[in-house]
Amino acid sequence: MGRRSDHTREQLRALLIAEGHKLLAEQGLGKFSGREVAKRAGYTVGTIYNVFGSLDRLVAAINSHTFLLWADFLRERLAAGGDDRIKSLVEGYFDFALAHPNLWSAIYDHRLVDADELSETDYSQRAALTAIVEDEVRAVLTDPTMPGADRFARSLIATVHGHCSYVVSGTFALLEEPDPVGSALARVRECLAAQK
Amino acid sequence: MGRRSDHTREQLRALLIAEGHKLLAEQGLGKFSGREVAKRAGYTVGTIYNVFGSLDRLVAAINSHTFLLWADFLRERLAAGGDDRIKSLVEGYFDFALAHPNLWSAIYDHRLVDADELSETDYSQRAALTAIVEDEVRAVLTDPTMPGADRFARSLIATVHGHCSYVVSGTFALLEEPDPVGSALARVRECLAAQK
DNA sequence: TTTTCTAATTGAGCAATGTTCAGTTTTACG
DNA sequence: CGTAAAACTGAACATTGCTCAATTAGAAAA
Repeated sequence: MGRRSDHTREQLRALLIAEGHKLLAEQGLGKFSGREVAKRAGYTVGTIYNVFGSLDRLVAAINSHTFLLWADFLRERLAAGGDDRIKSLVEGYFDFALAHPNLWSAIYDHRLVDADELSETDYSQRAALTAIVEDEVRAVLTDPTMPGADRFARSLIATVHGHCSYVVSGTFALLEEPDPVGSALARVRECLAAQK
Repeated sequence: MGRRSDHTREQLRALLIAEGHKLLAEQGLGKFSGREVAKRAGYTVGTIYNVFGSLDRLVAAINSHTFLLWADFLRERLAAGGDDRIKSLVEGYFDFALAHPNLWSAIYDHRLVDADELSETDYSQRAALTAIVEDEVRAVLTDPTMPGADRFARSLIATVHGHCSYVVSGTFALLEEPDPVGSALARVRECLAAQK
């Protein structure tokens, strides 16, 4: 009631994102509820609109946070994995999505009305993941200064994304694909080989 | 009121799918409303539950119908297009998605609780699209009897799907990718070339 | 023809949602 | 200490998915 000294603005922001993140992971975007997030954080609906302006922006912030975790996850996989770093990346992409299907799906299911729903912070948090892959792809190219190497890298991300998307949505299960990760990796290798 | 002789059960089914299809195309899955579909069809909420059992199954039926239109669209493109049939397919994939972004997104945003939400009809309507691509891919392979040609074809679909998904969701716009279709086609060509 | 039966259709009722905003409370500052 | 600004609440509103008793239209039986 009234202003709470329990949390600073930043702490409150972080708290709502954290609780929202948990709820999203548990229930998925479909059953995500602003009221429930507020309740779990010990506040009420209105506070979310105070802090984030709209529910959409809270979800955007939660998704950006997921990107951070995802990037960390990939970095760990790269560090722990062997010499085949491309393999580590592809498998890491899938493993994260399969470990947190609701969080992963929310990233792509959440349609932003405007591009300006995304803050500067959102942008940079999301770019980190792309940057990791770009570095690794460039390291594997015979000519790392190849023009359009970054575009090529993102095209490979899209390739893996498509396979992963089919797994999470159940499409591949329907088609009885036994090894989607292997397929994705095979495609990536073929495309990489073609650049040499 | 009471039983209406206006429509047989099948006509009513088709009518609700048709009106639902229009509404979905206009508003997207987020603002899709069973009440609104019923109203447009000249019925009320309850009727949807009578005919489809649940809203989810209506949406599933609408999405299956979208698959039919999509398959027709691809067949026309193949017929009208030139010798480069793979190009026709890739561009057709994107063009359909971009022409009907709400319908296309709904297919992948709609999560089925159980696999048995999908009827036998749903399955076959959805399989048509895959079959078209499988045929064309096999026709282009030097060895059309190559083991796993069907799995390979679906992997190519996933590849194109990933690129298309990034376009529709705005991810590629964010990354300032100037030619996503060209990228997708390039990847597909590289993978096809690798099979020879 | 009249009555009876059955299945289709309605719409009120319920719990829940996103969003707004007038009012209340707390804190910081003069 | 008093005042002004900022934070927080929660009632209000329109809307949603879903259920189910009541109603009604049409087919079958008398």
